[in-house]
Amino acid sequence: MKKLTDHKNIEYKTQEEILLRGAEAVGKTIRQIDKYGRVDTDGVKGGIGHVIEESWYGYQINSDAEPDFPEAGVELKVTGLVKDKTGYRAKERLVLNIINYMEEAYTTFDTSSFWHKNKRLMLLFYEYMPGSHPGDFKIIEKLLYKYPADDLAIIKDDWEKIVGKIRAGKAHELSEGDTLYLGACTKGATAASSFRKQPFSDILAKQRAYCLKNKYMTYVVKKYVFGEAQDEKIIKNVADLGGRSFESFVTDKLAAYKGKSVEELKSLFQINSNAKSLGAIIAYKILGIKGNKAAELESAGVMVKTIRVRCNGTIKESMSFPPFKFRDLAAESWEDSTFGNTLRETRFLFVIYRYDHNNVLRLMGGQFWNIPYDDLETHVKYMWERMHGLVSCGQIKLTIKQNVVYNNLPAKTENPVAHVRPHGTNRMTVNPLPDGTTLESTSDGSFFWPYKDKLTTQCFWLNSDYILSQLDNQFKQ
DNA sequence: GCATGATCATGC
DNA sequence: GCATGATCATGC
Repeated sequence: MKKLTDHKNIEYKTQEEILLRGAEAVGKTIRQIDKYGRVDTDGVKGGIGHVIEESWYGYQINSDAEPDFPEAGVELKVTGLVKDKTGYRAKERLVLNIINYMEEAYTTFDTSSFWHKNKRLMLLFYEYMPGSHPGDFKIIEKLLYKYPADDLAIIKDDWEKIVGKIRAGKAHELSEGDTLYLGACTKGATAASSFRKQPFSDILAKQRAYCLKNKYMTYVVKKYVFGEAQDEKIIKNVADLGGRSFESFVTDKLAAYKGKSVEELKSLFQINSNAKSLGAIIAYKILGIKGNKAAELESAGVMVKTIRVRCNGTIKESMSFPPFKFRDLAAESWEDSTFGNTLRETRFLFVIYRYDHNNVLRLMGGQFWNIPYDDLETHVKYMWERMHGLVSCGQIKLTIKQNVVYNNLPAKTENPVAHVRPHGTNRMTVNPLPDGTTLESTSDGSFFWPYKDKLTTQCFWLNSDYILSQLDNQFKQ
């Protein structure tokens, strides 16, 4: 490890000086800032950050445990924003320091490497332009960031969860979806060198770094940089938590209405809707939210999913995800796939209802969940690769019997975790197949598929019996 | 009851 | 009319 004396950033001792210098960078392109021609030679990820460190704040690139400005206790981060129809959002998660499993297990939050290095962040945002050279990216905003108390409560929960897994000898099972705001994301290639030792297991664990998850960064940007209005909060005041974690607070609230029928809950909260999302609407009302969005769940990217358990204890319906376009899917690889990343990064809030013996649907409670690492990287990956193969110069076959169009896409019976099924307004909601993929159909004459290069829009599903296996015992019996 | 194809209800 | 979240319908 380099010594502190290797730092040359002694010019900026206070938060004010650091922020002032950052503000002067706003409006400049990376190439204008770059004194050493790094942006045109490096071309590597992180190159933009290096340019700012060297050429703008004038210190050597380092991998110290100390924050970049030790005297002010500030860490510098340069990160990308992208513009979409709702304004600017974070392009990526903000990757922080690598987690040394061997050491972090023995720290507390206050003595952790995360807190020591990332207590305060000097954020410089450039606008990412697809297809443009990084040298042409422009710094458009700055923010000296201190975590607000309510966010910090969740970040502490997250940290405890991450370190709890290390202490349980399960660092190899860490996943970004384990947590809400602060994540443990993989860092480095899949090479053997990116695996590390952990203190309470002989299993080597993937190298991971702390990160502020993408949705949380987007929330920070929208709220603190652009001053956009935020959704209603579940926790109006940190004291409301009463020492509980945010997740416990939420599941306790839902559990308080355990056994109430949907009809009772509708009248209790004066809900008129019969929408298919009624189960979720009720959950938001129980959590004290007037609309259908809660700030904490949005900024954590939590997906709220309703589950109905039958009175015999099984689940009828599998869980659907947004439809995909065949051409988009063909262009992806598993590691950067939309579905894989969704499951990798997302924490879910299951709202569980169950039919009683009189066929009355009653609330059972809530459960936070994310997919276990092995289920994702073995079973889901296998299913995804098969679907990917079909749209990458594969052969799709349709068999039409009695006006029903059967296909050869990954079926529920093939895989214990996930499958592919249609998802659209009807079967004529189609989207085009990539060139090279063939589509054949045979028919008994009841119906003829009218396209050679289009197929009913599909989505990925998590199997109903798999979801059941993931529920807490209290919901299974 | 399960597997799979097909479609609904709402909000924008 | 579509995106989203969810549920229906049918044959075996």
